[in-house]
Amino acid sequence: MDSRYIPEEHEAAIYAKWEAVDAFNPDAKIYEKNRSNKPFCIIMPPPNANDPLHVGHAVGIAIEDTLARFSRMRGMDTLLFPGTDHAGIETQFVFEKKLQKNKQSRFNFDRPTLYKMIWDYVQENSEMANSQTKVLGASADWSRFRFMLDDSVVKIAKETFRKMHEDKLIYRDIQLVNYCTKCGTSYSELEVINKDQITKLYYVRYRKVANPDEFVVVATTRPEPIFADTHLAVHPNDPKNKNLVGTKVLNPLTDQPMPIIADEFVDPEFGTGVVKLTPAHDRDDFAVATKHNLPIVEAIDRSGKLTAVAGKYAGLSVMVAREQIVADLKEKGLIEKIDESYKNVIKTCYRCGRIIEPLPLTQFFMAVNKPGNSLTKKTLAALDSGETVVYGAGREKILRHWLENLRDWNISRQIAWGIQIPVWYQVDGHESEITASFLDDKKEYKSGVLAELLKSHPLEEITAGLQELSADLSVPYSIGEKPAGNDHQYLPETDTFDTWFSSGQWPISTLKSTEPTDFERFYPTTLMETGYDILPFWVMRMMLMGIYLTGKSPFKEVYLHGLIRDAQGRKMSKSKGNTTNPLDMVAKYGTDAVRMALVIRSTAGQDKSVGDPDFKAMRNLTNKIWNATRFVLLQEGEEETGSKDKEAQEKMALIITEITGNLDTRNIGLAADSLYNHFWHWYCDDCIEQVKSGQLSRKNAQEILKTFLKLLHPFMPFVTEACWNNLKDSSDSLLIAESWPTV
RNA sequence: GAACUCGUAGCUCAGUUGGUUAGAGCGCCACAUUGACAUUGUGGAGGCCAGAGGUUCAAGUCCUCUCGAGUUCACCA
Repeated sequence: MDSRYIPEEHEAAIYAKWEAVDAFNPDAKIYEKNRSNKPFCIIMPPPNANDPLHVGHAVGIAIEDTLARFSRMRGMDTLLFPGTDHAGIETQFVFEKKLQKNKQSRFNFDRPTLYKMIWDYVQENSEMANSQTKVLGASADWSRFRFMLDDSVVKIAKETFRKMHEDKLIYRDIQLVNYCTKCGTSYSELEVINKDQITKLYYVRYRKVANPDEFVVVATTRPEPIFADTHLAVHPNDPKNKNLVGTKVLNPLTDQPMPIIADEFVDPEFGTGVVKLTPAHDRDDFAVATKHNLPIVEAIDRSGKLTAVAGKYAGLSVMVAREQIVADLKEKGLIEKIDESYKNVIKTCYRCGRIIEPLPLTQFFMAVNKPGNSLTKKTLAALDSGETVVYGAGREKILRHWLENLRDWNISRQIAWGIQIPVWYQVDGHESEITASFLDDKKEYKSGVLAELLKSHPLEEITAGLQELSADLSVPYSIGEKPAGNDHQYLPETDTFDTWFSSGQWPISTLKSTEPTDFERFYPTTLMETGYDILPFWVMRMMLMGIYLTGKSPFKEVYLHGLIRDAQGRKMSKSKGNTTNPLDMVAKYGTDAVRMALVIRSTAGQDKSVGDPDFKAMRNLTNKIWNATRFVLLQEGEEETGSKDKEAQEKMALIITEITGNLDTRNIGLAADSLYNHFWHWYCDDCIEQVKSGQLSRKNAQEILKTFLKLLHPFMPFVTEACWNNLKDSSDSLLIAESWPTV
């Protein structure tokens, strides 16, 4: 043995050796002797197929693999299930940037072509995440690997949609959705970030019809859609304003009469106690309009510009229009005052940071709190009963808070890269209720109402080049494959599922699409390990959908790891330039050191700082393990008993109990810390010295070392396997398949 | 505005159901070492565990309050 442990001389070869004996497969031959027939399954969070792994993935993999190896050694049928995600919006966004460089955009391509292009692009890098996962030592069963857009997975997602639709848990409706005009898609409430801002509050005068010299004053932050407003509202019991109810004012831009109605949603204390109603662009107003059956006039379109109803302002972007409209109102003397420092909250896009525009769109929604079949209530019940327990520094309460306040989930996205919603709209008889955009056979972009488009283009041409389709709520549709065997004509839905709709089914769509018995054997899975930042996005959705589909929560435990911060405790970010690339650290210090550095003294749900000294310290530990092994091997022929043997064995028994207990209770960071201390400061500092002085027998020292290698193996799989290779009794013995020490 | 988390050695953090002199890494000081390992060893300095009250035989650990830091949600015209 060399006097130093050199990771790159061992790691790849050891991983290959494990793969050669199928060691990551729960049914591998090497486990035949040591099996409890108890399942242990972790579905690994699928990284984006075309992105390199970052340090967050590395912690996750370290924790997942540690628990998997621990369970495997205890004789459980252990399945660590790998996969990758298509990451719809993120991936399409990156791809569109690439198109931009070539002066192209997604509007230059019909959907199948665009989809194919992104597919190919994703394939270019798709092996990277997998090979990096292997470098990090994950004992994942690659024979079961699944990609989110594999046919088998897509099929299950579509079937879930059909089933939920049948159960009325998915419905089509027109609602105000969060729309990002830059990204060109709607989002769920989770993708929206509220930001404080200082803005102007305009006090606008509306002339009374009865007496045009008198005004009703309305405070608003958004004067630009005024021309589309048809009503004002006051609180029915507001003594100051209730006598206005039933009277009319003139729209300051269009001079059309506007009735004043009463509704309790109005806060008499705010502004003047009178509000204008803009149903198409404000959630409260939309609700009031629905209740009072008021017209919903769209003033802003999906590109963020004012619509044709804006007259001379049509085509202006919101902010430009606002300035002009305010200027015009001022000129007419219809601005009473402007509060320049009004504090309010603006909704912004989580991805591009632009202001989110609430727009009325007809989309698919998941009812999460349907009376009599409430998915959120069932999920809360699973938490109450302990069917699923959460490790993560109080974050179960955050999950509960989400579940208690969750609104119906908008699952439609206006992007191409994803699973197309399996819906077909009946065209014939509804030509005027459908608008479409497409590339004609000369690759020219056309859009409009279908009835008009059909005058110059056959339906086949539109179908072939279809980009986007929007059907009114009144258009009948069918779900599944394109309907055949009738005389109707159909066009497909062009929206795709929210990425999280398919990843929300991941524990099921993985296990149901591999070995026939996998689902029965491994569902519910044992543990879900992921960062706390995607608790509502992913963990919550997996629980909602898993409970819907199977009646059981998809995992018994949730382990949430914290963010990895830099050595000074700052958040890592590319702009700060303080990111740590885990693969660079592996190249420098070896996989075992990186894994241990990320895990040691970590606590579920708590952020952790890691810097170069930490990796270095753990690299030193790998070397220490290596050299302790070397020492023991150099002691051949020493006496077989020592006065301290019994004491050492007793101490070792305590250590086994302690480490096993820590891992059982998922105190992984603590287990790693104590192992470090026991190994270094007891075994190396004391025991080895006792061997030198003859108080501890060589034989005993070797047994204790072997036990330490077993205990350390889940954390540091490579160096321990390499040392085991030098100490083992039989030639085909692998540490990965050894039994966990018991007392 | 609400919820959650945190405040322990110079720095970054552990301390599992309350239980002997509060730990680790890095840093600092002194010394040692040609034989497992300098990616080392021995010894040392450095902590009224944010503050105040309370429960208890016993509190870094449980409860209340105060102060400070961070995160998330909500804040409507």
